[in-house]
Amino acid sequence: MMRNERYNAREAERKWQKTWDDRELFRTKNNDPRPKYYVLEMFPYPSGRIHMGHVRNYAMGDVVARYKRARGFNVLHPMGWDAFGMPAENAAMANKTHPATWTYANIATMRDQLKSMGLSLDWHREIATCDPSYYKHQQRMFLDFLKAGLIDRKTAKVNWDPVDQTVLANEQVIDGRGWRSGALVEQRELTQWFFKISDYAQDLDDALDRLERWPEKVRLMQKNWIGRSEGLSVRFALDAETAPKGESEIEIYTTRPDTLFGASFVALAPEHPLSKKASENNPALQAFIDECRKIGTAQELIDKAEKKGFDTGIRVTHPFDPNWTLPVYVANFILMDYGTGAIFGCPAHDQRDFDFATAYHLPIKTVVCPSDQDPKTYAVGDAPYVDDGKIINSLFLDGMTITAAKEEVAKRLEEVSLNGKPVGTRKVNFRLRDWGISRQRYWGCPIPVIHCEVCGTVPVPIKNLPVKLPDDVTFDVPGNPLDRHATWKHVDCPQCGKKARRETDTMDTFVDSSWYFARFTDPWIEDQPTDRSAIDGWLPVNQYIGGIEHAILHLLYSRFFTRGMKKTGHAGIDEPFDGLFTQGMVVHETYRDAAGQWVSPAEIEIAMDGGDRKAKLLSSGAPVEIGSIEKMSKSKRNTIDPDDIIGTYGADTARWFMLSDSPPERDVIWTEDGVQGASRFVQRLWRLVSDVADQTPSDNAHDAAAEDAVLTIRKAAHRAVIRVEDDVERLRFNRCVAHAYELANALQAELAVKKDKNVSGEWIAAMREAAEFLIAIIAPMMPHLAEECWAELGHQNLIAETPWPKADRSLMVESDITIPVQVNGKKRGEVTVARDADNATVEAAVLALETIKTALDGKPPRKIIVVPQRIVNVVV
RNA sequence: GCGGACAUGGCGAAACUGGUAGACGCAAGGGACUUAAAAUCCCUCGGCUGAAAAGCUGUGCGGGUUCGACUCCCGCUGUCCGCACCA
Repeated sequence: MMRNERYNAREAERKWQKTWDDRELFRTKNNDPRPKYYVLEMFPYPSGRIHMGHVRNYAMGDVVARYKRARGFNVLHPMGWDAFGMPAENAAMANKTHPATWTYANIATMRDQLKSMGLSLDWHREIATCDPSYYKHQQRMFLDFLKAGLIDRKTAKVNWDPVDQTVLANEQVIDGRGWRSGALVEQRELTQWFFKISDYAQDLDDALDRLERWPEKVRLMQKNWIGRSEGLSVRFALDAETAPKGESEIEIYTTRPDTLFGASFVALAPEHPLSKKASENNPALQAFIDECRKIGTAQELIDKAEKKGFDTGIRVTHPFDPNWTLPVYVANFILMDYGTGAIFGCPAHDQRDFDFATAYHLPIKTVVCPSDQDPKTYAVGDAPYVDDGKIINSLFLDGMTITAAKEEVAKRLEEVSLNGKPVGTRKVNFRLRDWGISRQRYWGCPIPVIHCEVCGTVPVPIKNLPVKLPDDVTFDVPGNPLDRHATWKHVDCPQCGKKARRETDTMDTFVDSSWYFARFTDPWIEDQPTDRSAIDGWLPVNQYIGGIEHAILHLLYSRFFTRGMKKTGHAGIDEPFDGLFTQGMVVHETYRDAAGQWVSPAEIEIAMDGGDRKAKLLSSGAPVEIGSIEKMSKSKRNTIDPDDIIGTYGADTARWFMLSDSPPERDVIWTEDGVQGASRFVQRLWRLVSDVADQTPSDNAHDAAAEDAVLTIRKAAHRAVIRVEDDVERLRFNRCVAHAYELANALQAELAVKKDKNVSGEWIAAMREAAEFLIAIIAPMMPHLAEECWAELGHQNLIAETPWPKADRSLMVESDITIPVQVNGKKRGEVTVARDADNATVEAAVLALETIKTALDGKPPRKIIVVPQRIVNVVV
């Protein structure tokens, strides 16, 4: 009997979700004896509704979770909400709601949406970072970090976002603009709380090499960000006649000590103490420094500013020649917070120094000679030479390589002393700065300290945690509502009892996401942030999946925070994520109407017009221009609402399409055709399984042809399972999809051959086994359809609780194999030989081929290369 | 400027550590079924020659290594990404 009923995704998905729920199938126990597997996708910000990027991210994670569960692992697959942050305050301002109301309403909506995807999540472990039961522990860890010396409070030049009216970390400034607001970032001096991530710069750098299951790209990005450089700090003696009172030296930092004989000036940052001192009796210099500071308000302007300097009049002595003096400039391109805030300039071999020397007519002395030039005559022309070569014009360094010269200079300067200390000291510098976490916002985790006029900065006693956010706040004016709250910040000092003031800054929301993966391992424990036995059992996360946009910020902070947790006893490891995968974006075509306005895909219709795709408005029929393919965004109106897709086609179709076609690390193009293709496969698979279920055997069907068919079916099924195993492990979901199609095609073809014919019991058994394998293969990707098909085959249990099929690898071993035969590297034929045939036998078989005989034309072959079981190449 | 990645049919792509290029899907074209449409099923589908068998050619471009190169090496072009006065 053939069935014509369609698979009803809406009904089936609801039914199976309820079944999984009722049986608490995805509730994970910490004391389960099976080996653990922790798979985590980056938790969402509760912005309002889920988008296709979420669907892709969580579909991938769910494939891994369901697959690992089937392979016998105790899988932890939790979900939570990165719930603090600016958008909640913006919404509060716009809609006169409270950030908490807005946030929790969004969470409720998005939780329902995620549930409709049929994800195998342990919802019992759900956390929201804005909940006092979460941020209480974060405050506790802040205090522990403070005690352990991992936190600093210092005045620093900070990145100020004038729109969001808050401080940004360096990592949050992109092209001189705020990462969220897009406003031009200004520089301001503020007293801030800092996590001392730079203390771990070396360790964070070293450990990257051991993160073998991280994408190379991410490791490289972090390496560049940490920016380790090896160099020499050199102390120059000031010429006594020109030095400001009380000053006798300048310490500079260089990575090119080998070019010391090419020095022509020393330059200081405008904020350098010596610059300030020199300007005291020098109004012109003072004016120059002021000008630098003015330009320094916007990062973008700094980047474009011309190189400018001002001669301080101070002179320094060259460390290798007491008779050689160099001028000291204040220059706008020297950064106070890198190295020592002072450099020596070697114009011949550095672009910036070259520009500077050209502008101020300073000497340009060549000291490095390229290997293809004559050292006696070589001199740089209108551009500096920055590549490798041999040292020239440098006395005792002449003829040395750059590396050798660096070493020689360091060695010599270490032995000379100035003011009782060595002139030269080897020094490693990092680009990485400390992580400023103070934010002048309401909707964040309060920093649990109290400022007392008598006692200074006093930690809030742990028993008083959490420091809860007050509910009664207003957002009618810019700035921090906590700061202007009538009562909240006024407290008594926990130490002396006198009137004191709460810290009104809250923590950067990246702190919240720096340890949520740890809290998931035991989100119930109340007196500690983590339960050590739980965290030690579960961490590190085996597979972490998320967007490349977090390659630096979130991932670097989490790596630091985990080290901090280790130091304070809250964790036992350094690296939180063993395997990392960064998935690509979901992109879609864009459309514009005649007026150039963006039009959403839902408003148009696409038809073929003589081989060209033409779009027009559904409402008026007016033509619409089909534009480039872009990341889905509200501004370009090229988004597709997951709810619409799930409502129309079902979650399985959406998941299947997200996993098919494009490799997961690449962008996937969302197309209506593609979704329909996925939907067709859902229906096809359902028909296929139903047809297999309906087969009935007849007694007299056993024959040799049937035996062949049984073997063919079994091979196809077992091969598919083996391949999917391999590809899921490597997260190559697009290939998993292809294997499923291939097996489905094979089964369908076999059914067509046997249509209206008698079939044997053996044949039916093979077909059922193959169908079951096929269901198992698709189950991690399309879990609802898989359950429905599983039940259709008469199973009483769930596929979600059925172990992964055991593939028989011996089925793949053939006694005879067919291998290609090449002539001069071009395929010319095939030969079938015994699997274990020796090379001589294979050669004989190849030479017997007609095509080879023709190619040889009676002459003996020059050479025959036999790669056993692979290929034969005849060289003529 | 520095660093990195990528480049394969009309499209998304596959090809394990060098060994039959284009699996699988989408689109397109043709056909079957139908009063018709949808759905479904069958066939074709890199280019050129050919009725076919088959042959030649083909993985951005130019070289090289090799019996054999999408894969390795050198040079170029293009696209994308990260960092950007870091001494």
